[in-house]
Amino acid sequence: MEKPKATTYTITELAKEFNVTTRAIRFYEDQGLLNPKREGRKRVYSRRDRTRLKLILRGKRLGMTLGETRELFDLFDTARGEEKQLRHFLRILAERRRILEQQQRDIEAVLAEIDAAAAECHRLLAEGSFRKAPEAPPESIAGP
Amino acid sequence: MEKPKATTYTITELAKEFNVTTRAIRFYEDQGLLNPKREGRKRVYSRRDRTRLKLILRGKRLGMTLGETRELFDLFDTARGEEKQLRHFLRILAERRRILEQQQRDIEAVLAEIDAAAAECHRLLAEGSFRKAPEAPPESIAGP
DNA sequence: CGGATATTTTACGTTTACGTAAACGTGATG
DNA sequence: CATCACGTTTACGTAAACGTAAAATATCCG
Repeated sequence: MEKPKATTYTITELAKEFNVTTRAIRFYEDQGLLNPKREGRKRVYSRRDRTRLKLILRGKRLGMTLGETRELFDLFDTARGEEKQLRHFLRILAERRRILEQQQRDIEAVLAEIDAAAAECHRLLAEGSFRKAPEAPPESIAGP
Repeated sequence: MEKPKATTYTITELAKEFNVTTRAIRFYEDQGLLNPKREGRKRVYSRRDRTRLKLILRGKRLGMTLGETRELFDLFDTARGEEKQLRHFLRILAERRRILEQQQRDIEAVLAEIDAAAAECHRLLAEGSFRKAPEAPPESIAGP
């Protein structure tokens, strides 16, 4: 029998690929977010582990705590079984969706402000005279 | 002469409006993000302060640190003057924009996964049989 | 006027998410 | 065989963002 070709990764491989430290990866394991197999003492990461790491980091970029990410992982693993669990999972998913949609709105708002500020910068640069103060729109950061 | 009707806020008013603690608001001041005037010892917040608070909280929802927000505030306040400052400001703005766009992509990805998970939940619930395991798509969280 | 209520300063405590050694295997390699 | 290069556990340290409690005003209200 041939061993089924299982794609695995070492900790440093993952660390390099995702540009995090091995310390961080071990920490995620400590927090119950990953659990790689072992070959002797060495950690061996599966494709699933890799995917989870990707999700952890994506969550982080969105300001999620490791605890929140873990909750989602756990629910994902255990939710199918009882109806109650499924409904609970759905509630959590809906809540997360609400947060994400709020973030979308926040991003739109910040992008608009960035654009305005950048435009003003370019105007000042083009103009060459570094003296004139911009009239501040009511809701601007540069208010009264 | 009439006093110009200056809209001001107490700390608790702001705290209630934005659903944060007064402690948090004072902390933001400590970190140089706000500086309300004083009437005696009491803090008096202007509309500008209120706007800044709003921006602080928006930044927080997007995972920005107070330090990052402060940097933007400071640049916004001081950038117009020298060309070098303006260009530096533009760099920071571009960088922030990059992060925001990455976040937009992240959000899209997570929303898609949430939708998939929710759909699966609904399918299981509709089906009524709480036993069948879902076949996991390659990049799913529920991989091998 | 005295108690309730709000505000202030000061200061120590807490959680999250790692960083930073130290001290120890272990397999490959010149 | 000694020395890397990589991996492991254990443990203490740290920055961020407040929480929480204490003690001191200040203000309002019946």
